Amino acid sequence: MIADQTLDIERAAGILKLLGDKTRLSMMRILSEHDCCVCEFTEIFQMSQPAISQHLRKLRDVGLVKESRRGQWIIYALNESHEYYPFVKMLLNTLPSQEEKLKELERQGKRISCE
Amino acid sequence: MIADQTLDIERAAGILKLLGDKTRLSMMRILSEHDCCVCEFTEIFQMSQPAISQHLRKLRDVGLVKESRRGQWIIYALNESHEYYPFVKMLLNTLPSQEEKLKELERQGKRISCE
DNA sequence: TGCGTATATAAGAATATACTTATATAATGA
DNA sequence: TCATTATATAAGTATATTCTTATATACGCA
Repeated sequence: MIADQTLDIERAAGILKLLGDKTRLSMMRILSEHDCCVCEFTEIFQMSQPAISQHLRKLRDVGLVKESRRGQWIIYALNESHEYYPFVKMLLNTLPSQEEKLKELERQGKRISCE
Repeated sequence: MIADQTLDIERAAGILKLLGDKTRLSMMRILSEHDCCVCEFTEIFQMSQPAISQHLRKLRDVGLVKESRRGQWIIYALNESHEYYPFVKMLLNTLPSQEEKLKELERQGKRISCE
């Protein structure tokens, strides 16, 4: 049996709805370049920690990102084994690099996890 | 000056939010194969006419689709000159063909506009 | 053990979204 | 001209979304 290259419309819509928020979409683009922890996102987006955690939870609930603990920090990363990962990755690749935001954190000495 | 291939994250998020609804995403996929009028969509989705019109209005407001009148009917089509059309088209191409839905309409003698 | 830091979760409020019903507009055809 | 059909728009409602604030949990370290 040959796998269908196409995606279920309803599930694809669910993914796109999640990505259709500028904070989450930026998070995903950042994660497509580097793993990150929650406190870095709060710095980058200048948003409250609960707000950031709640966005990450939504992404995690559908399996688009995964988490792992490193000491006090929870490191988030794209889940490359998600069924729709190739689709999501292709999509993220059309967006501008967010490297500058991470570089800025480094200059401020606020970079934690990602190397 | 060479055009940047990447998209503004905020605008991209706006597009993805619109596509992140299964009705609108299906509509866009259908339009990527054939132009369609409102009454065909109401048949396909078994939704009220105002509900369909309101979805189409959102897509039109950001310029993803365009309309033209043919007699009583308003024909909707993808707007191929939209700045993000290549992005949207690529995305729609990953979704399964909706040809069957239109064929079914034809069998029922409810196909109007599209050839 | 107790404190500080990082994170998650819960509850509540403001706003956005997607329908509904009612009505308006435009074209067709008798 | 009038009735019918196709479509758009407005107003209202139910639900979803995205914050906020308050609190709980987990780890590291003195």
